[in-house]
Amino acid sequence: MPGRQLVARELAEIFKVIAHPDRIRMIEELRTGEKDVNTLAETLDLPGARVSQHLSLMRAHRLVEERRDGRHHFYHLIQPEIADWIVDGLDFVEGRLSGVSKSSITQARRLWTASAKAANS
Amino acid sequence: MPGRQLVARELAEIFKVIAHPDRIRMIEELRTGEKDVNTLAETLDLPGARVSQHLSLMRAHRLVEERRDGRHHFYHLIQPEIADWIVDGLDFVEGRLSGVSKSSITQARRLWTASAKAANS
DNA sequence: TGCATATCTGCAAGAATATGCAGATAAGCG
DNA sequence: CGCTTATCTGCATATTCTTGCAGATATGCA
Repeated sequence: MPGRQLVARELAEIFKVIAHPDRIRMIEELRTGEKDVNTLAETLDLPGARVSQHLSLMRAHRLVEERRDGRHHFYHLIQPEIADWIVDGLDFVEGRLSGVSKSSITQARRLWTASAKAANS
Repeated sequence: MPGRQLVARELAEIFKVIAHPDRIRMIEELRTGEKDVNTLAETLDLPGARVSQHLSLMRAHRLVEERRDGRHHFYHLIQPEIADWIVDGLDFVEGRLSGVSKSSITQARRLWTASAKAANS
């Protein structure tokens, strides 16, 4: 049984890394390909330093990888499928007590799943 | 875009609830059906009070539900599919830096996925 | 070289979690 | 009722995260 304990610990690690709204949005931003730090910061409306910190955490856990080009650092998901897996987790958000309507979940699922159109909502 | 922010926050909540080795093991224990607090505590080798705390958190987030029968409190997963989804996350554990071998992951996946045989490892 | 842009790192303060333990409830039994 | 078993709740402490901000670095360009 220690095997399962170890694996559970590793799984928990991954969950912890993902368990932050900013990081989830970042991963979904990266689902369609690499982006540089500044673009992420602007798109998500977050201070650059914060984005950098999140990226460094995700890098440490090998969720993302960096590619440098001049003064730009481009990041991409090592396993892009993780973005889909996270969205699958929405199945367990619906029906919870809090204030998120079913429709906005469906919408978010579409927006994230569809290979990124323009529209904002 | 605020829609996506809200949804990301909710998703992060769920991830946070799951992001604990004990709770992951509890969820996997419950995949095959309800169990009472004491059984969980013994199976997972955890103090009863701790198990109770975890359950209370998961109850608050509507991951589990309680059924009382005399002095026993039986808990079950509201959406049992969550157990599978969590195991799917193992795809993103492999290839990380830490000390968990590929084989123990495969094994854990089998042990959790297979509708619970006897064997411990 | 000097300056602006892009990104990272370090640190301090505050917030949120985890954990162990003691004591409260509640049901079952003699 | 008094005792035991099963489970929960409250509290204090330790640990871990989050966040903002102030410098470092590094690259590109004049």
